[in-house]
Amino acid sequence: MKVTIKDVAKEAKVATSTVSRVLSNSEKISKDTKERVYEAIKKLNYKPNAIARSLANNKRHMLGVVLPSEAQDMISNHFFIEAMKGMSLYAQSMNYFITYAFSKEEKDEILYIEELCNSSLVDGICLLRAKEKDKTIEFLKEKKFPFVVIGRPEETENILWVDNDNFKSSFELNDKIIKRGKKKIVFIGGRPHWNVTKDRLNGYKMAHEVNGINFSKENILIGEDCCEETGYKLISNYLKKKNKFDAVFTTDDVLAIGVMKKLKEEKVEEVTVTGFNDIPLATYQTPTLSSVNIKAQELGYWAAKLLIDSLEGINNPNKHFIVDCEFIKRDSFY
Amino acid sequence: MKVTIKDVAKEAKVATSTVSRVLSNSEKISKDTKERVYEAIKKLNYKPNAIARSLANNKRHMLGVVLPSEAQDMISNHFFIEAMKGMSLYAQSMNYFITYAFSKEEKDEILYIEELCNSSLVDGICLLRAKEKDKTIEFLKEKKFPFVVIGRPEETENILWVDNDNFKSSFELNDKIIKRGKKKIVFIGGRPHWNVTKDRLNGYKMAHEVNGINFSKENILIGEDCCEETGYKLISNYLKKKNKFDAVFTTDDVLAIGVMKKLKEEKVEEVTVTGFNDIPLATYQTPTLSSVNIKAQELGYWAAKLLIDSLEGINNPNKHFIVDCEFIKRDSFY
DNA sequence: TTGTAGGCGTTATCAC
DNA sequence: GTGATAACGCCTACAA
Repeated sequence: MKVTIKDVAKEAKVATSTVSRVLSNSEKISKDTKERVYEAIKKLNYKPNAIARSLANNKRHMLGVVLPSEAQDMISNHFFIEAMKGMSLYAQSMNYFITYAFSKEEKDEILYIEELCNSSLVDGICLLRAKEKDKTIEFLKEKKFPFVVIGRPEETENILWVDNDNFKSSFELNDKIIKRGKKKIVFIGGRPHWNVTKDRLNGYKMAHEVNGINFSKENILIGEDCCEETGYKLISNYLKKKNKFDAVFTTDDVLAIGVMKKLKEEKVEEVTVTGFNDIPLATYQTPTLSSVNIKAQELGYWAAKLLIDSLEGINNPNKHFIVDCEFIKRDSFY
Repeated sequence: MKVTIKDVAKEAKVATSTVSRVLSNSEKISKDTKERVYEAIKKLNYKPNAIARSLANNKRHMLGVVLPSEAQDMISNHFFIEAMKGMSLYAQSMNYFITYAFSKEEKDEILYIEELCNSSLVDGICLLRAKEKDKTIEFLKEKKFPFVVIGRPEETENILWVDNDNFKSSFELNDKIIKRGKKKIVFIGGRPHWNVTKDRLNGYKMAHEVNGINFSKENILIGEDCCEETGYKLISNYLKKKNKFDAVFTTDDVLAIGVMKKLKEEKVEEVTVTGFNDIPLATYQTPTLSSVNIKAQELGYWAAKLLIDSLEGINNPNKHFIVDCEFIKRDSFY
């Protein structure tokens, strides 16, 4: 038989409300009864029922995450699991739980989120990436359901989000490459419409400006996606032009890997190549690939923090948080 | 204001119990009222409250997973996310949710599971790997809390589990290697005390027996773990003996990668190398690494199925399920 | 400081 | 078939 608050009350010879107050650490309670109640709790091994509690106080203490299953590649796997770990870390510290689900298609995603909100199973939702014209954001906004986004959304007004400073990290890395004496950096990116790509391109440009170096549009190559083949093709085309270059800055490790493959094939040596995301694969390249670690775990941690804190009425000065990246220098940084 | 079952009842001019019956698709209900109720539901846009439902019928419709955060390497990341995806797949189809958490240490893990059970937030728990003398299994067993294990546990009596048939897949692969004409296969494994390793070793031995080939203990190398360095070292030592061999069967892709690294360094060519797990890295090796895909997603799917079905009283003939592996032949299969 | 009682939104058990 | 009504386990006015 389950032991309930009533049993505890009986055992401690108090009312259920008293037990409840002890549990919630209410002020108005005498030391004496407090002790008696605690004793009873211990003796009966009483554990509060989270469900009943939720129903009574209209708080779930639970967050929902929806993982897009569309891109189940190395990078997203790595990113997702790290972000989820970060979220779990903060959630646990605040006694929150997290429920997750993979969506098969985008349509599923909204359906699932709808269900999550409607069934009132969760207090808030965490979106694992912002797309342009994100329908889920629209939906949650309109519904006034609490949520946080990992990745800066198009409209940031009044919504919680966390992200890296992609402009800054790109700027700093390009600056570093230039300061190392490289004269010509090729920019290779994917997904032209994503904020990430734009921001990193701007960082590239700014680093050139600040260092008083010209760059030509010829050196800026942007493909449609971030797969290995895209990197391979982009650099292949570039090589045909026989332009000189001594560094390749890519916006993604997988692009970088494609680039390195081609460079190796063509025996182009001692060219600095850098990527983003610092996927496990990076250390397995020859030369080992230098990359910018975007700190996925911290992104997750802060996403959960922003959301939970706002649910709990804890005042965070900001509606967003920027997680610093870390450049991991490896052998490909000539 | 939230719309509840009462509002629907009022709107449809029936009792709440009737609405409830309609919702749960009860038999005894006239078409007429059913329609009226559905209309009211639609009109008011009523969504049942999952929490209240849980409280009333003592069912959570929620599973819990605990991820060990100890080993956050490529393999586990890949395995975990795939398994979680599989679980999510079946859970969604049965209208179950899944809550997860990472444990920092083993101690945490039990604490977290305890909390999960006690707070009666979940109906069952899914353990993502079986260790020897697993304390969490002991705990759950004693508590009679429903759970399923991915990975055959030590004591299988009366507990739900899913796993690959490691003996069989090892046997089949070794048989394949032998049939291909290889005369001497080196066995390289890690974690000597794990069932997986033992089973795969037995498969290796059996394949030799069946094909009437002798194998010497000299060719069976087992290290303490499954890291790249271990594979590298084991094969290095073996090479010193100048024994002839034409294939290396490893119990783990990462071991295999270590082996291939050494073989490349020593310019040992055309030796068949195989691994297990089929991690993303496998396709990035040169030559691309042949590997046994253990179907992590299916493992997760069946784990969820076994657990949920048993919770729902759906009769599965078996208390366990074996997921077939798939050998992925790549260039390293000379 | 503590107790009483009503409510959270359902489902389940009775009657009818 | 359908309707009252009592759980489910906890919280929280309000009263004492």
